[in-house]
Amino acid sequence: MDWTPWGELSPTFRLDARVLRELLDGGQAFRWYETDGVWTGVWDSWLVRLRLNAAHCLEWSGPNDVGQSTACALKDYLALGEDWELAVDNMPWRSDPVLARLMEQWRGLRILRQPLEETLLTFLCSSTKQIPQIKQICTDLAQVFGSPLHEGVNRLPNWEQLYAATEDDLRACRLGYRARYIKGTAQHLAQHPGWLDDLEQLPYPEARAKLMALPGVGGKIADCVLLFGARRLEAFPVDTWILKAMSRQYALSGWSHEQIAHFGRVHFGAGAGLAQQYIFAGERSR
DNA sequence: TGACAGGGGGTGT
DNA sequence: ACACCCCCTGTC
Repeated sequence: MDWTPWGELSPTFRLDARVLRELLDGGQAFRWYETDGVWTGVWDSWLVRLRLNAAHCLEWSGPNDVGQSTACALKDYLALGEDWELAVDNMPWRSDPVLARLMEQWRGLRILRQPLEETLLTFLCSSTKQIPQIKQICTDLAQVFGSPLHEGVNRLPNWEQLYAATEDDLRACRLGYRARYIKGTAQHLAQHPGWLDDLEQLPYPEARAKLMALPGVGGKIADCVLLFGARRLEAFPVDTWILKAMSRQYALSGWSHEQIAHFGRVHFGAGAGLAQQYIFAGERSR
């Protein structure tokens, strides 16, 4: 594989290695792997390498044959154009010392802008799975059903390709009972072309309910898809980590997932999903 | 070393 | 509340 020379991505986006790991491999995306400080990742039709330089800025390198276009795609993926300082400042850190401390500890953490259909797929694979297992499933799915990208690297299959797969072939990718959900969702999407198109325009409750109509998508996965795949920062996914963290830090023991999700959206407001990412990072590193 | 519980970042009934 | 399916882990 021929790679472009390393180039600096943005002089203003600084973060340390610990935050970079959390950003790329902390449960938002599942196709990033690190070797000797170099992260290699795939999303959509993009393949890229990332590393941190001495000034804590990101450097990138992509396949030579697509030239500089990788940098544009990467800036969008990492949401460099978004005003994160404003989003972060709008969170209620002034009255919430728990949040204020986490924001200090995970400076630079943000929400990736991932393709919607891919995000739906990866989070459909995620239930009762840990990150390494989800990554393995994604690798399998790409290898078996996805289209080739660059020498031995495939992109994730689209829903048409998944629809063409048999449930048994899906099961062979370690999906277990999730294979049925993926097959069902693929069927639904095949029967309703453009079904996901209005998702980003829909008010949050409607968008969430719409996703939950898909087999295998409950409240948590719907929120992950909206937050990571549809740029809906008000979505507040509640998994067992968030449940544990919120119960302890906000004295909400005994509250249900849905109750905590509602609390999160009310307490943290428009940037609830971003707050969730900080709480998640903090809980995971305990 | 091999077998065998136990359990997991969730959803559906 | 419990099954669902697979994989990983810890234990004997």
